Amino acid sequence: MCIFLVIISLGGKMKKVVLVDGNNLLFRSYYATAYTGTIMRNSKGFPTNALYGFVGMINKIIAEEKPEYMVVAFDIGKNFRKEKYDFYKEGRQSTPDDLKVQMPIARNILKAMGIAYQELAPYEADDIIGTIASFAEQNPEYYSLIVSSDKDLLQLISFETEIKLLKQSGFIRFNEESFKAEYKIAPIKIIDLKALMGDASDNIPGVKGIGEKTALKLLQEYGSLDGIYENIENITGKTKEKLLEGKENAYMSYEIATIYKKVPLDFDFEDFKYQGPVVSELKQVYEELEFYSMLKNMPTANVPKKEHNYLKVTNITDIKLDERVAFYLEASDINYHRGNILALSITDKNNTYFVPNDLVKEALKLLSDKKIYTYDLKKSLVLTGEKINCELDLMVASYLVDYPSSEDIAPLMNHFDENMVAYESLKKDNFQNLEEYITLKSQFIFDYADRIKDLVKKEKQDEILETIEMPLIYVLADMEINGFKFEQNALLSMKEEVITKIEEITNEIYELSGEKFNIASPKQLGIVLFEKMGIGKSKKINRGYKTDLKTLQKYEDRHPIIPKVIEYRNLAKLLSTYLDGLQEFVLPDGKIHTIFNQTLTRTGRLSSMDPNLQNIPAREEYGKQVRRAFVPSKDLIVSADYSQIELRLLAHISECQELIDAFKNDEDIHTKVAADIHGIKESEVTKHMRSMAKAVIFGIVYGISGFGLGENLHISRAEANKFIEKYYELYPGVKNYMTNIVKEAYETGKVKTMFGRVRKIAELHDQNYHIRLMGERMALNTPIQGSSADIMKMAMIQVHHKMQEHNLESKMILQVHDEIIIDAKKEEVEILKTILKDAMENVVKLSVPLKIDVNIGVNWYDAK
DNA sequence: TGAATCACG
DNA sequence: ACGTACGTGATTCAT
Repeated sequence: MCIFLVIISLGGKMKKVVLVDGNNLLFRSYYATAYTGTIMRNSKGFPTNALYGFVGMINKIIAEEKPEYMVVAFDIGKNFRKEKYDFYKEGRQSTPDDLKVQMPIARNILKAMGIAYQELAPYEADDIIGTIASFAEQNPEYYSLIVSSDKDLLQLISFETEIKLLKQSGFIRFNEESFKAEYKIAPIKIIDLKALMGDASDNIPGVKGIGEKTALKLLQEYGSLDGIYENIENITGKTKEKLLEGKENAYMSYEIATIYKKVPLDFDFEDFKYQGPVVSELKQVYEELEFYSMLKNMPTANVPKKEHNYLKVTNITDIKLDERVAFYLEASDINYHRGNILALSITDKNNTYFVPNDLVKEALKLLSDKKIYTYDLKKSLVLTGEKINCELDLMVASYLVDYPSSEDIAPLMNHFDENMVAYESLKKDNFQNLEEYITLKSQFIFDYADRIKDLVKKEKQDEILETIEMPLIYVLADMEINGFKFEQNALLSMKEEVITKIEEITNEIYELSGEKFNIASPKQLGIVLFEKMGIGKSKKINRGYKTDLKTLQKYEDRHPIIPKVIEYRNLAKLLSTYLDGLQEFVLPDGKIHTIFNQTLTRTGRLSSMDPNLQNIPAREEYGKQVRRAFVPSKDLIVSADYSQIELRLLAHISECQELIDAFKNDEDIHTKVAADIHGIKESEVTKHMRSMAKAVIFGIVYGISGFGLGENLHISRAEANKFIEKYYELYPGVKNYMTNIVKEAYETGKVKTMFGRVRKIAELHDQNYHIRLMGERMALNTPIQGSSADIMKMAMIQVHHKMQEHNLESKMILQVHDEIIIDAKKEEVEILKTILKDAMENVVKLSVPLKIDVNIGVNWYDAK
């Protein structure tokens, strides 16, 4: 506390020097976007993605820190650590050429921005930062703030040196005090820590067999690396052996990990004064790079406007259209169920037309016999209620080739340097520039439709586009239009009960803890439980203690307050998200109309929002009651869900004969696996054994580790590992599949579903090992989750089609990944059952049967 | 605006 | 030795 006050009081007098790790920013920016597979380039094909992010971050630093002095450090030329120890940073991917060429430009940008930079071979940026920070420490006028995501720099923290450690999003700011609070050692001991535990990313060996936990423990006890070896006789067992064996490596690692603070730089702090940009120079650089959004934010920058004319339609006869047309419909709200049509714009090879609201319907009729292109067809179908026969929706096409495909077309346009502002800012201006805005959109669609279509073909996504995604748009539009009737009164008594219970529990918690606080605040809750009440030691995270369900359950028996907190959470969630939350989405027709996002997930699944109807409580009996409010607008709710579709796909894709046979014989797969694992008869399998087996099977599909499974099942890692190994032994096909798909993913950088849907996995090429491992898990899960999503989509199209053929009044209203829900006329239930079974079970022929269960009820709850 | 938490398949 | 299950969306608190 004392230290903190001193810094604040000195802060006014001292001059802040912001030290930025330039290489770190460039790498981060490059890999932040490179994973999409398409690197941002200017029209000459020069890569600009790293620079774009770099400039953004520099601007952000300036805005947040308002530095008086600032200097950016870079690596350049040879590296003295590498010279001395050739294993240093070995195994790292070499810098991609697309990044290398951007590096010198970063220097030009800084120059134009009026920011100093430093580089000197054979030193790394770290050493330069360390040298300058140590100079600042010796000079009472200055203190330093280091900006980087590299944890190595933490060793530089001191009374006069802070660090802003960049995270994936946001940052953590450490000073000496907060660092010690977090790590329980002095910052300088980061070096000793590395000497012991090594660093995989830099290929620093450390002491073999010593990890972070042990290293921290040793340092907390003996203070330093030297301290440890001076006291080596007091250390026992394996740790001692490892330390003795690794002593040489430890001291060598210590040397490598130490940031060198005596780089022979020739500078004066006044050289680092932030000058502010030389506008003309910076403009020139930005123009070269085609950073139009940056230009726009500059005081005197001129945005080159695209040549663009349009005709304002006052009479429908003004419109004369060629065979190929693009249109775009703009609504007054992102949620088009709540909004209304603002205007329509149409482009053909001759003209662009702005069609005001009152002529939209008539104008759309003119399109009926044309080849139509648009962006977000579903939105237009819902808003107009018209049947628009569309050739290509650029939104789903972009999705399939990994181009921007958000609800706003602007990001896609900006991907092609169209300099389009986001819908939100148009709305903020009360749609003042609507005409200009919407006509640019239809013109863009017209200009780029072929280009995107060609890419879809080139990437072999055309079949998915034509047979799945395009037809599905019409199905989803219908479902959204139909909506799910919501009977609020059905929840009144439940809501009352929940509110009362929450009040009671709140009071009980206050009594048990002896104080009033906000139970919904994880921060306050953590302090009360783990500091004031001293119930155990929860893991510390960013803002405080971890207080999630899993953590709380660990302490469930320690104090009666814990179950109360768990129940409070449960009820608060129920109330805010469902009992209260859903109410706001009921439209005047008494129905909830969700929006299905068809172009968001990386596996091909749908998602549902505003509200999300794919996460209505189902697992717990009490919460599940919410489903009673979801009622038919006709007579009955019919629900058809695939039985274990992902596991069936695992069996099929992995060609694992044992699993295939089990499904063919319609066995209970979890029981079968439990019996196999324990080597007993299925009749001897207990409930517990079955649920363990179930967890193992699901875990396998996700690429779980022994550790993860152990945590989940509350068993030891060793036991969990035994389960997993046994599983692989019993079903070698599965193991084989996992190995092969990961290998293939590494070779091609992508995986495919059974139907050819592609997912690029850039994570596999990340320098960070953990991210690569995550990529491997994605690689093995995506063909399963994605193929299941494809099958469901194809089934939906067939069901929809057959329902129309039979002229049914019943309507499909919801999809929850493996479940289709229908608002049904009672006379149509039998034919519906036939249609659902026919379509869903036979939509594709696999080596295992697909099976559905159909349930019927007077509300969603009863349809189970 | 992001982190933490928790609802679903 | 690393860190530790895939895919989503909504709400709340805190910055």
